[in-house]
Amino acid sequence: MTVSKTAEKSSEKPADTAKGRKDAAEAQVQVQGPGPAEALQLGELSEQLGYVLKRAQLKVFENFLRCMASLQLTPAQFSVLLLVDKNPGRNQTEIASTLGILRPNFVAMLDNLESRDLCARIRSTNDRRSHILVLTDKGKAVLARAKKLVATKHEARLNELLGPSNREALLGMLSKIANEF
Amino acid sequence: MTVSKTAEKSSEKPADTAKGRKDAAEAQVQVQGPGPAEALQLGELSEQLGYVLKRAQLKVFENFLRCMASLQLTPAQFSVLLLVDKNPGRNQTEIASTLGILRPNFVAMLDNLESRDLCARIRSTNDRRSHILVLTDKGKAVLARAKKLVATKHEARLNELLGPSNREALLGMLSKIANEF
DNA sequence: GATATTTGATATGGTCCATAACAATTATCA
DNA sequence: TGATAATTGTTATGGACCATATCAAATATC
Repeated sequence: MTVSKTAEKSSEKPADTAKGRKDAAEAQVQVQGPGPAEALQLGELSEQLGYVLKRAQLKVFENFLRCMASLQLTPAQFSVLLLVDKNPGRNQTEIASTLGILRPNFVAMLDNLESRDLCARIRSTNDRRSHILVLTDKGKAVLARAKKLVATKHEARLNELLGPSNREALLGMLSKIANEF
Repeated sequence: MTVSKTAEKSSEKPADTAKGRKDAAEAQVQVQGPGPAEALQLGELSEQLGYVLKRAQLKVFENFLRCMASLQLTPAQFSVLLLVDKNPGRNQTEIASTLGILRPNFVAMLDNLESRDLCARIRSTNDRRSHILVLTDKGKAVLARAKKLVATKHEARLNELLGPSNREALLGMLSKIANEF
């Protein structure tokens, strides 16, 4: 489905700014079109769930990043902090796998969070191979602020756009797809 | 939010296969947990729209690829074929930008489709800088087969899972997010 | 106690996304 | 008209994310 995340800087295109088709002598090929903007026809594309799903996901992530700009947290990082906080005493493999992150890719991510003093790896005494993950005090504080930002800026915007009951319904359907598809 | 696309090969994890905690002498730290699987607590994560949205999107794309395996079409490629078919006479910039693809990244994509004889670049006579995009006969045939596969295997599965009216509602809400968020 | 498994880690390659820059062509306008 | 600016497709390049193989240390298994 494509759909990049270009941050929508300008206006997505100059849009051909009505310059007339050459002169105006061959009014034959373009019997219909007057010539102004001419947006493309999406056709069946706007009915393709995958296409719309991807576009929506990009918009949501984009908004999430804006809301979290002050804390410098990506969606993935936020999910790690949330999960570590709710599941104390778990190791890297457990946290990573429930988030769908492969262990090798989780290493750099933790290096980042640890370097910012948001979480820490603690060598387990039971199994000295594994690292128990915990949030630092700063990590807990940042998570608390992040939750507030998400609730008041991010999710609130969605309630405003869809209404609370629709938002619930949307979440339910997406969960169903995520779990049973 | 994370959520990789590991194709769900095995079962996401061996899950700790109930081996008993060491011996069974320190039934004190683990007063509650008997010891079997112990799935992690998702907590607020399952209420985060971004998280659920991303997981659902990955599942949908994954299923799309399976349905299209015989045609070897990715979601992005399918969207290009659809858009070129519905909008004859458009150039690369126009097609790419409406799909959210940056022009530089669209080149390799077109090289691929053209090498498979699914579409062709035609030097425009009006503006010799631009390439008009068209589907070849093979491209049209493949697109037709792709549409059938999507309708009968992919989207049908969603109707089965959500019901037609819910599917419509879902699409509407996602469109709203994609366009107005 | 020998062998297999698990954990965190490194190296590596692939894909996708984003920016800068360029040649050819066209538009602008002094 | 002719100099300058803008546009189109393209290449090169770097970053982010994803996936696999492999390793040493530690543990489990038999």
